[in-house]
Amino acid sequence: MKLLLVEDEPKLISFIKRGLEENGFETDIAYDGNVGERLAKSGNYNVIILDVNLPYKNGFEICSELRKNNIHTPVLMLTALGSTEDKLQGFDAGADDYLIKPFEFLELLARVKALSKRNTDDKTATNVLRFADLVLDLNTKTVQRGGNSIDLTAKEFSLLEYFLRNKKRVISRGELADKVWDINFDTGTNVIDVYVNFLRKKIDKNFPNKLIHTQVGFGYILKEAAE
Amino acid sequence: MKLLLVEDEPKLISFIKRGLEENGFETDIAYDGNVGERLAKSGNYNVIILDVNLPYKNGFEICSELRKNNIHTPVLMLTALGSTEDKLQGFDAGADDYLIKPFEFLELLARVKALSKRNTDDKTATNVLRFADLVLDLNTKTVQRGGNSIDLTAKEFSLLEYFLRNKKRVISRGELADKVWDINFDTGTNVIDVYVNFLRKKIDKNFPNKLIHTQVGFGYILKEAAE
DNA sequence: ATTATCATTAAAATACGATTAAATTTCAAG
DNA sequence: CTTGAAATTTAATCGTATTTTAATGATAAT
Repeated sequence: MKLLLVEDEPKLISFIKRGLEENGFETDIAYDGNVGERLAKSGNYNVIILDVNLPYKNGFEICSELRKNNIHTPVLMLTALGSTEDKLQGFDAGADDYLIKPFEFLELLARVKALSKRNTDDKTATNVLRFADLVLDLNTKTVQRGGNSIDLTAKEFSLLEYFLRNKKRVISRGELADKVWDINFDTGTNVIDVYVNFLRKKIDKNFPNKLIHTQVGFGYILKEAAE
Repeated sequence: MKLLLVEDEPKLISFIKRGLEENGFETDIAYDGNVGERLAKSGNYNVIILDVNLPYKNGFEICSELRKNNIHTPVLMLTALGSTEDKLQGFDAGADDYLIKPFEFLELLARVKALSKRNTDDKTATNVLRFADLVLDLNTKTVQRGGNSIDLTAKEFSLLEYFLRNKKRVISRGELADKVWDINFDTGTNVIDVYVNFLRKKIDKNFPNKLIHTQVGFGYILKEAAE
């Protein structure tokens, strides 16, 4: 876990750096806006802590510049400017959080952790997809509806997974063929229809409110009620 | 973009809900901890705003419970408790941000936007064409006029879609044949006339101001009033 | 008034989707 | 390596909704 701290007050730097490193964050320092921006653009950090008042280039400018360059590293703005307008300016520049000096170190730490959490477990992604009373667990490859566990085959499972990742949107047979079956030319097959039928038997048949609906001429949609 | 607001103070609710909806966030409300947790577990929200003091179950508990269930929806904690320990407790429970009451609405909005920024997949994003009080949703393949939903067949839908994409312009039968029916030679058909008639029955018949007008000798046009 | 253009309706043709059964493939156990 | 069960795919049938055709009535243009 690597952080970048862009700050020019030596006392604050050592205070923050020590605290963060005690908590397992490797911390690089930039003492001015130019160096800060250059380092930030490397894209090697999990979180960037950005002071607003900096030599050469202020925190707002740096942050906008990063977003413009498609660097989406979470940014925590740090400043003595506490008015709502100042905060809004920070968020407008693309910051993810905004903390007013003076602050307690533990709050800074908590906010940094919250920010770093995202782009780590974002990648490992959510392991559980839900819709209504339907639960699909990607880790255990199990599915439940309303507490009852349901046995699905591999294809049925990926089909349902695709439905859950695209809920409330009509999905064409062509899209399913492509994304779930890897068929990208038109074979005259009806596997999809057959599998939707399999899924319905297992997921909808014994429940009053159906989840898989067909939109004649377009495809299928996962949603709660019929229009 | 869909939000869940779990809060029990009616005045605060209406204040927040109105503000958020003015900014394009569809907002569901839960008035107590139990309902809030159940809704939150559906996984259907982009951001959850969670008050701490709630009937039945407090915000900290709800948040921990969500994380335990692998629901990683960003949570913004909202409370009058402003001590650092309280904030830490919130972050420990898995919150992503923590805002102290009273707050300025614009700051809440900025923080909600920052949180929602993450998990926006463009596929589920609303994708609608509008004209007058007519709404055509390309994701759900549904159509509404003045709040009443209207059932269209696939051909009717594509025809209306073409009208909406070319509103206020006269469209010839030849163009419709080509673009909506893929007929590019002259079969002596009158399908187009028949389908315009179908559409009119469904979208214009029960409404005083007609939208589909015929330009004799040229074709059809989608516009508000007759010349 | 006459003709071309458009609206409307009903009937015919077709396409679409649900369902079932049978054929094929996959894969693990013997 | 064989065998057999489970999973996947193909194929065929059936009912229904959709699409198209075709014929007649209405409206607008010349």
